[in-house]
Amino acid sequence: MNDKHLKILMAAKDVFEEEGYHEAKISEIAKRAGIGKGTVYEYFTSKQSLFEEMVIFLIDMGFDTIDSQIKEQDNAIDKLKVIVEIEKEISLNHGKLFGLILARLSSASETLKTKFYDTRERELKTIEDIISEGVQAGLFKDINTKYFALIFKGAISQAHMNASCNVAKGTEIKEALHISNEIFEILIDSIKS
Amino acid sequence: MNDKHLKILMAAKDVFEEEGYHEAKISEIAKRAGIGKGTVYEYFTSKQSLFEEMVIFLIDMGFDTIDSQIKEQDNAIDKLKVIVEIEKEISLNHGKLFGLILARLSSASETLKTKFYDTRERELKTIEDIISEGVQAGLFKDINTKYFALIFKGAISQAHMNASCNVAKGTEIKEALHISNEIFEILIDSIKS
Amino acid sequence: MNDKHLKILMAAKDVFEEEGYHEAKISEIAKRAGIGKGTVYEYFTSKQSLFEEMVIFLIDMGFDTIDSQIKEQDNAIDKLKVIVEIEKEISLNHGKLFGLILARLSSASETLKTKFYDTRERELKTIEDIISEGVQAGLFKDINTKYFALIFKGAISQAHMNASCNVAKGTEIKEALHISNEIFEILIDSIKS
Amino acid sequence: MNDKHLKILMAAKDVFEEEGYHEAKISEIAKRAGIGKGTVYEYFTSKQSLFEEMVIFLIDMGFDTIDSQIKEQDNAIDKLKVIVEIEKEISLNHGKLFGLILARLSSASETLKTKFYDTRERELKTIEDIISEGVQAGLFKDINTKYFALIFKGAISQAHMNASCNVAKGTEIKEALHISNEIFEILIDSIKS
DNA sequence: AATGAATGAGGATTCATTCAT
DNA sequence: AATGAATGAATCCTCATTCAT
Repeated sequence: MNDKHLKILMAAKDVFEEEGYHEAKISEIAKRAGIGKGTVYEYFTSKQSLFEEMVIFLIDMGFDTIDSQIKEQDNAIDKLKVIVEIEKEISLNHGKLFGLILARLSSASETLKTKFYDTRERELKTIEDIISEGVQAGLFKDINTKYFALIFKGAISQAHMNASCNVAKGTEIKEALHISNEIFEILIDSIKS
Repeated sequence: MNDKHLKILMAAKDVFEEEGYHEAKISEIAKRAGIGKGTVYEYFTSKQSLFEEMVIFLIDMGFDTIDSQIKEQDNAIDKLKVIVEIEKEISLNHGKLFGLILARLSSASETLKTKFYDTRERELKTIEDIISEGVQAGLFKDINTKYFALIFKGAISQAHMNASCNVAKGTEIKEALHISNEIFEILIDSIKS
Repeated sequence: MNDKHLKILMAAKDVFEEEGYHEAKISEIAKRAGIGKGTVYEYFTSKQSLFEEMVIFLIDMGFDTIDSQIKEQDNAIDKLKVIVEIEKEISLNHGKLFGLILARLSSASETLKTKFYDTRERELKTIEDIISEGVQAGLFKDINTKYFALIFKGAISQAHMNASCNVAKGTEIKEALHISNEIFEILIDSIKS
Repeated sequence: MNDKHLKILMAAKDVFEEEGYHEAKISEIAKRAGIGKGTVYEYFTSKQSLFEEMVIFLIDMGFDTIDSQIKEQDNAIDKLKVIVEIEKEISLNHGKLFGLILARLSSASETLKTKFYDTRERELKTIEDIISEGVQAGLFKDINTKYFALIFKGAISQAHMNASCNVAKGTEIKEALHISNEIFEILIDSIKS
């Protein structure tokens, strides 16, 4: 993956996110990447494949970020907090992109579909592992980690979606994000031993 | 709203859902509605407005369904169960449409955006009210109803998204839905007085 | 085949003939047919299919012309003369189109290929039948009609190609066409009984 | 004309023949010639000029072949037979290329047009000279050599086109080529003294 | 009111050609 | 001399929308 390949992916992410799939023009992506229209096709076979490679790139980049930031924390609660913060950033800033991917999944390649579904599982598994770690460390009660991971992820996502809707409505964002923190506290408290 | 108007809306819902926004052709919508292509424009000014009116129609229809089914139940737990079931149906069968709406929201009219955001709030409020009702009835502990409503909705949504991803992956759906029920039990148990 | 369908076919013939396949623009064909670009696609599914239908149309039209003009003659020699005249017109005015069809045959549909090959056979058969008629009428010697038809067609085609090359070279065309007549005389004389 | 120049011409011939003019890609020609795409432009100024030089090369090569093979025969009939065999090979294996050249002639340079028309004349002249030689040697009757050359060439071309159409149709090729031989016999018999 | 034939704006894609290395 | 990465002109085709009937 050389420099130009990466430039196109980043430009594609911006344009797809701002415009949507059909509204995103290859010429605009090229312009933002600082290259000629034809050059995009030297690196990607089609608009569809550019979209899919971009999604995969973002997913992988997302995991790298999560993995590296989690490693920097040494207890389960702080690790979960890291995940919450990353999810918050994604939800607030890239909610539209998420909807776009969801909407286009049915016309995507099997590779992307699988990647997307596996990603959800892997995210849940990461949370579950952290919780198990907390249980083993005596930090948390001996709960069903799988179910709690699911509840945790759902509640946090919901809180962030709430926040991002409020942002869109122009409501005070601070309060919305405050709720996200409250929810986190409540959930953690409910499993603390 | 006469008969033909409704027919077009229903056909539009099917086609947008199956195909996505740009892939949905006005001619196909007209064909499914059993009318001529030009007639669509007698009832809707443009594709965009047809899409928006369809979304609003679905939202309103959804609330009517929820409201009427809730009224048939007489205790909070059964009412919450009704909501879970309806959400389950939407998540499993109309996940793509949800993504589509989410992805197109930024280019939608302020009316639709507001409607969409208000809808989320109203859904949460409905849940919150049921929980308050349960608290008042002595069924539930005296919890923060707003926060619990959010956790409840998030956890249930997550469980259903899990199920719908499993459906897509071809995994056994029964188990996935079983999880949805388990989550429901856990959440209710955690607030039962 | 309504009026607009025909107009497009005629315009397509002119433009393909003048420009070649790739150099012929759909927009130019539409303009010459006096319609909008999009309208072409209401009548033909693609440029390729327009080309093929045009070829088939020309072939069928050619046969109708030959058949009707032959019927007007009552002896074999005059009938052959009619064929020579029609071939002359085609060769001089539509030689490029013939080359174009030949060159594009390998990427054409099986339907067109078959049509093209059958057409050659049918042309030879028509000539052969006229010769047979002449033999039966005692006008011609009892020759191998199949072989003579082939020699006749080849010689005449060659004479006309000669003429059309001379036209292109700017040489006096009269002399070239004179040769066509001479060849006709020689061939007929060689089989007269 | 060095080695690389020749390699490109040969590769161009193959690709133009297989694909047609526009479908032939410079990159494919370069690949087949075993060189880089840019190198083609060191030897030829454009695709069009490569095409034209290729045609001229083929024509000249064709004449060299005919001339040298004719010289190996010492009587008129064998010499004509040589021409028939070469034409047969060209017609069966390179008919598409001939159509391609014909179709593109109108957009070709004057040089190529002239070359092409002169070639036809020269071919006829070669045949005429052989027939004259046969007449002088007492082998043939004292016929109009010019006209007979034209009939001869036309009849043989037609027979081969017949054969090549039959090949395309999947019909037995042996019989088709048999006809070519029969025609040759008939023509020669008709002028033998 | 209902229709669908006609339209043309708009964009993905291709590939001959250039030119820095 | 040889290369191939980069370019953008050029065009087929789609489909939302219009409007005469």
